Amino acid sequence: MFKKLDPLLHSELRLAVMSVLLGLKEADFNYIKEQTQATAGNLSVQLDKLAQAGYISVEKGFEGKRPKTTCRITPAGIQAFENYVESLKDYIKR
Amino acid sequence: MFKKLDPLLHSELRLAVMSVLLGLKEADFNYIKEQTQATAGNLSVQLDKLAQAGYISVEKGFEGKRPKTTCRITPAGIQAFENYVESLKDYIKR
DNA sequence: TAATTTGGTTTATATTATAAACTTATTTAT
DNA sequence: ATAAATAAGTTTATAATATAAACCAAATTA
Repeated sequence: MFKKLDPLLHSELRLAVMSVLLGLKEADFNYIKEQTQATAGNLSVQLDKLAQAGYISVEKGFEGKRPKTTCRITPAGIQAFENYVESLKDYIKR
Repeated sequence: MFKKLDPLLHSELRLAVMSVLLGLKEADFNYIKEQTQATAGNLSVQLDKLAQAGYISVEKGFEGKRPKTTCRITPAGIQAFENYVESLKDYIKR
């Protein structure tokens, strides 16, 4: 009846992160932070979890002398997101 | 950008409960338990939270000699559910 | 009358989410 | 030159949540 919701995606911030990344080829830490209105600490933790799950890739580099963290959604991430949305329909369809 | 998701509804079990109740005039504890595949303890706790929030009403009565808990969604609950679904669209629309 | 079932509630634990505090390096101002 | 402020995150501590296990009372069945 009700499909299980992927707990990694059923989180307000992580879902917002995935939503931001879906629309884009890549996005850096601060852009995601602005779009999601997250605190840096919270975002850092949640990006780690998404990366651990293989839903995003995180690349740490530099822009000039400043560190720059760039994130991309992976094919597995896209698939997981689609599954999540599909599962959600059980809950919200009328 | 991303609307805040009502934390009372952004919970797998509570959302499933609301989803069940939306389709029905009323439902008793065990029916909801079956539909959602929840344990009794978990369901009891989550029904309390929904009732505290005024999203459902819970009526404890008897059927014959056996206790029977009947739940109904309230107008506030319907409104909250609709708001939640509307907010979700920010996150899942492509 | 002892064991089992029904219909739950309460309590304890594990997991999560989140913010606050901290770190390291870079600019900017004095 | 050096002190203060800013940038870009990470780590750690705390609060909130979800969940199952343990429990309880009444009714039914063996």
